[in-house]
Amino acid sequence: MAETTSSETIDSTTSAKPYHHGDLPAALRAATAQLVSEKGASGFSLREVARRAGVSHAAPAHHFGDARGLLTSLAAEGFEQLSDALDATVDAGPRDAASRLNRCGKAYVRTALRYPGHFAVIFQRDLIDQSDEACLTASLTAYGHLQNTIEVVRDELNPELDVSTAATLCWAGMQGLVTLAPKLDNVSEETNTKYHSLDDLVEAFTDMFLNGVRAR
Amino acid sequence: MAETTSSETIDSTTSAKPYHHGDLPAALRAATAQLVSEKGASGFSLREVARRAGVSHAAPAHHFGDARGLLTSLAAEGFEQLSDALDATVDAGPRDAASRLNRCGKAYVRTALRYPGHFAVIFQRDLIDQSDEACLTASLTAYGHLQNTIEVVRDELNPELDVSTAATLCWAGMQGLVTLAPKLDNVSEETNTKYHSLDDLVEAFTDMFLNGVRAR
DNA sequence: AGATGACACTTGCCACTGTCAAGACATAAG
DNA sequence: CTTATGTCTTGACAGTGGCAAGTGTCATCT
Repeated sequence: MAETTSSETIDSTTSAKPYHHGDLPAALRAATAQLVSEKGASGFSLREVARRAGVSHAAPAHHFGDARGLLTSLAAEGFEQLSDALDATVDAGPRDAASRLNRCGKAYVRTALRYPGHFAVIFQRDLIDQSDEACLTASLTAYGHLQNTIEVVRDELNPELDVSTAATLCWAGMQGLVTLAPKLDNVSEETNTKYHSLDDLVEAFTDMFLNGVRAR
Repeated sequence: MAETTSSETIDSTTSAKPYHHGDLPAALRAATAQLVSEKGASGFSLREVARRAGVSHAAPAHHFGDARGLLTSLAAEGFEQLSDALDATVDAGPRDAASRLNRCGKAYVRTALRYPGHFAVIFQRDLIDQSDEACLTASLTAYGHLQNTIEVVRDELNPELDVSTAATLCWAGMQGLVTLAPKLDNVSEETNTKYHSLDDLVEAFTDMFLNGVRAR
């Protein structure tokens, strides 16, 4: 459900190709993602984005209203990418709860690392419009995929499991790891403790999680 | 170790009271924390902070160099507040692992909610200077307190436990919950699922964590 | 006491930013 | 060809961060 990337705008059936630029909204999102991944959300600038897309400084406003509108659209795209990645894990290996959850976790951090510009923005309440329909539904869809996996965990390991709580904890764990990851590199150097790869930490988390929720 | 708040600057022995303003750096941090908690990190403005502190727009630069310097100092203060809060949990109740970890978690989210301006900044790599000594050591001190608690968990529940990994997972879980919290309110409304208080989620997390790391 | 110097701030400036209003321009419809 | 609509440009404005230079204030030395 995330086919708004710039590479797919040639499709002649669905995309009624706009007037001047091929697909300026997508190009602006791409430029924004690039810029934010380079300089962080604070280094973002509407004019710089316009410059990179080769349009005038006020062009973005026509499609997104203001800076918040553009970043909100980027966040929605981020949730869609996450959604797609989580969805793809379902049939990508063994169906048992442990394997599925593990694939979900890996998919989460991998998506976050692959789209740093998007993930630098999705949970920043002050940057995006919370009431935006597209962003909200995209996030709920992604959450739904995670919830489905947790339901498998419930069915297999503990019928008493509160799925919504468990799913929230799981999401929090993944997002927390992604948030802490850059800091960890720093700390590892400083304390000479062994470096933990993000994938290893995800594995440790899902193992702990599965043991933790298992009926005893 | 976090006595740099504006209320404690009357101490005549330690603080060699500066010339004009009582303690401008602290006042600027306070104004920044206030402003960021109101409008988010993106609404922060060096000039607005200066205005609120009643000084000229270039005054902050003299103490903090640039905007990043001020935010870095705020982050350091945030880590110190977290550090103090975690440290205070040690003797605040039963010494068993479960109680201690639970208190740690509660202290984490409570500190985050109490100092939203600080916590909106501490893990934003693009906003703060990663190489800053004060900020780095403050974060390591806070991490140390958490690690101590995890060592108790190890001693009590599982001698094989990898403390540094477990501590990281725990920190990630707490920070993830804090990050997701505002979003959860939103989602709860939308999906009509029951609302989870942050404290309940912390409790659920620590329970799961303890079960998950327990030797079997 | 007066001079010297270090520190704490202010003032003024520049390039840059987001947003708004108005205009230009290309395409589609009649 | 005319009209209309949606896309983008141009120009302007207030606000921003950072720099350079100036002003004021206090501490110390002779």
